[in-house]
Formats: sequence, C-alpha cells, structure tokens
Amino acid sequence: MTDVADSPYPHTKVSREDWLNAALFTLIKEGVERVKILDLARALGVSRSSFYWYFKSRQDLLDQIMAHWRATNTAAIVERASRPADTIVRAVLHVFECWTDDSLFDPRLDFAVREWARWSEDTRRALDQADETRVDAIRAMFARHGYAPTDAFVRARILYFMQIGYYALDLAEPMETRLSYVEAYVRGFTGVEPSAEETAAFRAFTLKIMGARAE
Amino acid sequence: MTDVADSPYPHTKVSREDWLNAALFTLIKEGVERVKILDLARALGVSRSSFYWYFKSRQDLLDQIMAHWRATNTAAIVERASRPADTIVRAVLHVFECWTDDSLFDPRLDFAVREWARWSEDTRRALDQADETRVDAIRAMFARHGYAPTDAFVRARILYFMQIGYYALDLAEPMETRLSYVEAYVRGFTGVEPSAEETAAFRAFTLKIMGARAE
DNA sequence: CCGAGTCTAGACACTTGTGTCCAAACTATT
DNA sequence: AATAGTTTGGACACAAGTGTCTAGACTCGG
Repeated sequence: MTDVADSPYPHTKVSREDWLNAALFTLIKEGVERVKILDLARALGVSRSSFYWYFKSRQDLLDQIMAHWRATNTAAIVERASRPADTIVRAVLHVFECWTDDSLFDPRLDFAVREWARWSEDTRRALDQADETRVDAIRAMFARHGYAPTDAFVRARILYFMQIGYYALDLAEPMETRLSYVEAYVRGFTGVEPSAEETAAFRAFTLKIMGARAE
Repeated sequence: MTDVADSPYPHTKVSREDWLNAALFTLIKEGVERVKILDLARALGVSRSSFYWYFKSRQDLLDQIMAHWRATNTAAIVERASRPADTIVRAVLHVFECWTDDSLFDPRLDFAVREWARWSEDTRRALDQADETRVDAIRAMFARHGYAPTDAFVRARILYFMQIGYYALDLAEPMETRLSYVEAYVRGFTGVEPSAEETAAFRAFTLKIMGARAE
C-alpha cells in the first residue's frame, strides 16, 4: 500500500493508487472477472462506496489498468528496441533486458491481459495493437542494423513470439540456467556471434537487477 | 445440438450432452467464469431450472467438463505416444497427429483449462498432473527407442513445451506452412533425418483430416 | 472559527446469478 | 385408462455485485 500520509488529508485511508494496485494484484492472480469492487474494498479495509470517489465506475478502473499496462509493458519493449546500439548484438541484448527484469516487462500482467482479450473486444483490439507495436519496434531495430525488410520483420517475430511462448509455459527456471542460453539465442536471432564483452555486459546487468531485487 | 429424438421421451428439448456442449463452447470462447446456467439456458432455449434435472449443481457441470477434457486431450496424447512404431521418427509423427487434428487435441480447450487453473486449486492440480502424464508418455516413447533416461525426459519436454508455446501465440497459419516445417521439427526432436516415405505418410494423414473437416 | 473541499460509511435500489420446490405436460408400461 | 417415470417451466428465496445518494468526519486556507 502506498504511503497515504502524502495526502494533505491524513484521514485518507487509501489512495487512488492503492485501489489500482489491489486491482492489478487480483487481475494478475485471478483474472479480470475476479476484480470486484467489493473484494478490493474488503482487502483494503475500507467501505466499498468510497471507491466511487476515485473512479467513475468499474469500467473506469479497468480502463486505467489498461493504460498502466500499455505504459509499462509495451513502452518498455519499444524503449529498449529503440535505443541506439553500435552492433545488432547489443541491440538485441537491450531488448533481452525486458525478459530478465520483471519491473520492465511483467509477463504475468501480459498474460492476464491476453486472457482478458479472449472475451473483450476492446481489450482484444488493444492487445493486437500492442503486439504489432512491439514487433514493429523490434523490426525497426533490425532494419536499422542493415537487415533487409522481410528479414527484419521475420526476425522480429521470431524474437518476440518465442519469448511470449516461453512465458506461456510459466517455468520457474533459475536465472543462471536462463543466462547460459543467451549466446545461443543471440546467435539464432541475429546470425551473429556475440563477443565476450557483449555477453559479459548483459550478464552484469542481469545480476545487478537480481541483486537489487534481493534487497 | 445432439439429436434429442434418441430419447424415449420426444418432448425432451435438450439432452445432457447439449448442456455440456454449450458449456464447452462458452468455456473455450469466454472462459469458465462466463459459463453461467442462465446463459446456457438462454442459448439452448429452455428454462434454467431444467438444468438441475441433468446436473446436481454448476460445480457438477464443471467437474464433467474436466472429465471430458481429461478423456480427450490428455488421452489423445498418451494414446499416440504409446503406439508401437518401428522408428523414432514414426513415433514422433504419431504424436504430431494430435497437433494437426483438433478433434484429437483441442488447443483452445487446453488453454481454457490453463486459464481456469490460474485461480482454481483443484483445476491447477488436475492440469499439473495432466502435463506430467503427457510428458511422461512422450518420455516413455523416447525411452522405448533407445534414448538414455535423461535424454528421453528432456526431449519429451522440448517436444511438448514447444507445442504448447506455439498454441499460446494463437497464430492462424495455413496448414501448408506448418507442414513445411515438419522435417525440421522431427530432426530437432529426434536428431534423426526423416525418410521421404515417413513424412509423406504424415502428410497424407494431415490432408485426409483436412479433407474430412471440409465436408 | 468558518466555509470549502476531501474522503468515508451506511442505506437504498437494482441486476444477475444460483438453487429449491411444485405443478403440469408428456411418455411408456401395464 | 391408470400409474409410474421423465422432463420442463414458473415462482420463490437468497446471495453477491454494482451504482447512487446523503450525512458526516476530517483538513486546510482565509
């Protein structure tokens, strides 16, 4: 729960962010259908009706969640894919950072949205567009590094789709195991052999993230 | 809707199977949470209360659905994986039949169950056990063809997990495209080059299925 | 200290979904 | 035709969830 003492009104029990976080928690853990104002209120220990102070309706809350998802997951991939890099290997490793840092790209949230999209037209459209935006950012990355148009597109799909597939399995592999595959992935995605310095830099990034999370 | 005239009571409007099929349809299309007796009754054009003639409760219906899922998807994989085959290539191609024939293994149903398992402990247990049963059947298949214990296990996981990942992407690739990858998959899964007759036989099976479906 | 703004709680009305009960329609058997 | 068994529909009770309204508690600025 975020520190509510930030509010100029100390009798504020919960903030707008608290509602959002509680909703995200439930969304990830149990799916949209289970995101119920009544349950959120119970979890936060406040009255159900004060929800309506912060949000117009349940749909309003869900819209905010979609905005959050867009602003984190999709934005993270696009940002990393757009970063300048002197080699395609470094460029790909920039995108890989999303897959090893859940605070950049949260796969559980992504799958919650995918599930949601199964029956919600609006969400389906948003998801399809997000997938396209992500793939396109990665495609542009390959194109910048000299890959032919079709080649850049196919390589982008392979990189992105494969990772989504990995997450679908919901494996609990230790990071060390995952890191040991990085060279092979890079080779497969780019056709280029990564240098020792390049993989070492990525390894350092990942271990720093792991360390920060352990605190 | 199944032919209800089979019943000795011609005024029967819907059968137990009709309820089950309607529930499966909704489950696959919109998820368990949306499987509601009220909606099923509306869709079938009968009164909601006659549901209780066939099922004890909503939970009873859901239990039947799980039984159906187990009896189709998991059973299909186990059956194909257990079939005698003179070469490992033919054995793997037997399992592949599940991936090209939705009436053997329905990926949409499988993913509906996976989603369901996200919040239902019972379903989670059933799914974990199903995954284990399926992988184990494939592991035994590799083991029968002379692969070392660890090797057989890993190859089984690769074959099965990769296919689940493929389905997670929910691509709409034409069968012709998919068939063009078969040789490469077989090589990757078994380490053995398939013969022309072997792939031709598989191709024939798939095209027969496609033809039957087109009727 | 008073008024304006912020936030919460409780009561109410409404909708949707579940499960039960019973009457009635229908069929098959005798 | 009477009876037993099968199947359906309608009425009822109930629970859970959403949204609205209002009173009140609290804080801050003048």
